[in-house]
Amino acid sequence: MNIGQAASATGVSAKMIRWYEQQGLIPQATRSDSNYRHYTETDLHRLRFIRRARDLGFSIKQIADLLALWNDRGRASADVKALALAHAAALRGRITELEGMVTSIDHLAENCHGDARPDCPILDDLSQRKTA
Amino acid sequence: MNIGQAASATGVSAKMIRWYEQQGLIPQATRSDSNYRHYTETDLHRLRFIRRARDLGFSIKQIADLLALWNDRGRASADVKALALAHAAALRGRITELEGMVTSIDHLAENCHGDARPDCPILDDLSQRKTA
DNA sequence: AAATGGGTTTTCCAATATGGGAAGGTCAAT
DNA sequence: ATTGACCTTCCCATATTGGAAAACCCATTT
Repeated sequence: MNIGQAASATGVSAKMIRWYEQQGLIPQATRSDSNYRHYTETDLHRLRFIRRARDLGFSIKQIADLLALWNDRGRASADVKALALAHAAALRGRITELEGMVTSIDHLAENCHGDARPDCPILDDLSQRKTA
Repeated sequence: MNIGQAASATGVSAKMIRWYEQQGLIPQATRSDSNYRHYTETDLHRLRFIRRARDLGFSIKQIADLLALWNDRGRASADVKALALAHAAALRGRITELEGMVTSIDHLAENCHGDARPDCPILDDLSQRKTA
């Protein structure tokens, strides 16, 4: 199976497949006589794993770790769980940050009449506010 | 005032000041005979504006728009408000995405006993789950 | 066999914003 | 004059994805 077929079978673009290979996330694909990459069901399985982990927001580095654990028959589930929970915590931190931004912006927008007049508290605030 | 002083006075690193200049966010700084960039209070004001907008998660492009509105004495506050609210909406969308990820991860982790045994629903799920 | 169209190959460039570091010029103080 | 702190430009790196160009391969159709 060529890269294009592997791409549509897994939902990972051909571009990304090459990129993951270059990053060492997947082994170097075997090549045909004409240098085309060739994929097996095992490869597809791995690609789907990567895709799902990406959907959950794991970074390339984290996915590499997860893949290593996945392939380690003797791994401790605690290791996987710790990785997953650490990631969830990081996501929560990011959410809190974004929520703070939204709150600030909403507050500013509330006080902006939003009509044709040029007076605008949003810009006034950005230009001289002391606290974030 | 040199770039280092401008940096500490505004909280924008010298590196970023040069970057913003290159991106056209701030005008090209006047230079001394020895080619050092030179900043005035007006420049600092603009840099602080940029810094605060960045704290609120606005992109370079959005900040460029905000700066244009800031400098347009006849702008309509509705334009500013629309830009701010669109950004807040985008942030909310991102938050929702991240929350979905956290929920999924937490759910997976809950079912992982997290001890020394290798059995782990997290990896099992990543390797064959159908829905995100 | 030759041509044609579509898939693949590699490589380079783009975007997000920020930091690190090298190599070399400048300034102020000793 | 030397030293140390600061400035300059340029390249690299982060993480991820897309785009484009130029060349090559394959299968199908003249």
